[in-house]
Amino acid sequence: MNYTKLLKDYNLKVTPQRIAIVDELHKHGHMNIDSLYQVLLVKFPSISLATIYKNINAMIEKVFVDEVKIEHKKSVFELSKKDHAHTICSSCGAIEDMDFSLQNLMKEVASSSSFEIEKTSLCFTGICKTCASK
Amino acid sequence: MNYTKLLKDYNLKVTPQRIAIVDELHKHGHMNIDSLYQVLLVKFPSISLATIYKNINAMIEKVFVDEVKIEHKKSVFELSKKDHAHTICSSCGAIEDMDFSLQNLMKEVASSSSFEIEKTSLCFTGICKTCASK
DNA sequence: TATCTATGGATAATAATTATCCTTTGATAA
DNA sequence: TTATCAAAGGATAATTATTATCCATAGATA
Repeated sequence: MNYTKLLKDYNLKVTPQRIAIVDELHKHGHMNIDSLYQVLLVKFPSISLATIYKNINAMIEKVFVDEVKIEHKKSVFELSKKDHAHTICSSCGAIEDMDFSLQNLMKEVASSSSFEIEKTSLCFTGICKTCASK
Repeated sequence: MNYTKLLKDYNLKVTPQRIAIVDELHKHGHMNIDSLYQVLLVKFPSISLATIYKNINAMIEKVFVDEVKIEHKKSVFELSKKDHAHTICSSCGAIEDMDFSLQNLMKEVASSSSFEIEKTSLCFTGICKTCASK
């Protein structure tokens, strides 16, 4: 994936820090502020937490990063992607994407209610495969 | 509704403050910490914010109050109730319950995935009826 | 390559939540 | 009904999380 182009497309100046943020999000899928900070410190020993916050917020603003709010934990962030739900393991904390057609769900609601949906968020909390088999 | 019995059933000591918290949640449906604090100040001019936090957390622990996390806003709390989704108006901020059978959704997922669901959270963000007609 | 603006980093300020301490109040049983 | 004890309330400090400010620097553009 070409992160430079991605950033330019969204009118964000291309900086090494931003490329790294997008890169890490892409590699790890879901990260909170602290874990992002930890991995970025490796490449940029003097990076500031404020830089992480500022950039994540800018990317959310430009709608190519999404925040996933989680109970009892800090939010995680992910590159915006197609329609999907999240599973959160209450045992090990793992967060995964789950293919799920929210489109059907949204159509169903649209036809039976007067609420105009712009965005849907669906989260399942429970026990992941790995933890279940232990 | 008998709040005294409710509190006792959940092994929480019955205090006037707790009864009032449950009462307000029941009346308003969804409230954040600040709005709870404001209404409780009327009955208890010396109530402390810490009391609100402590009690809400205790009630969440006992699983008869649920937290609803909302983008760009403080969480709201509600008395635990049956299966439902939430609609959040991005224009006026109103939060409403929406009847929605999460059971079917959960069965569907259970049969097609290896994730053992304990809890589902479904939120629709968009424009409510009232705002749409303006 | 010069210029200009936005970004990064350091740090202070603010907001949100939790912990601590002591007094008071429910719950329980004599 | 009262004595006892643990738990709750209130005040406040401490902690955590997030945002704002300031200045030097690095991208983007012509």
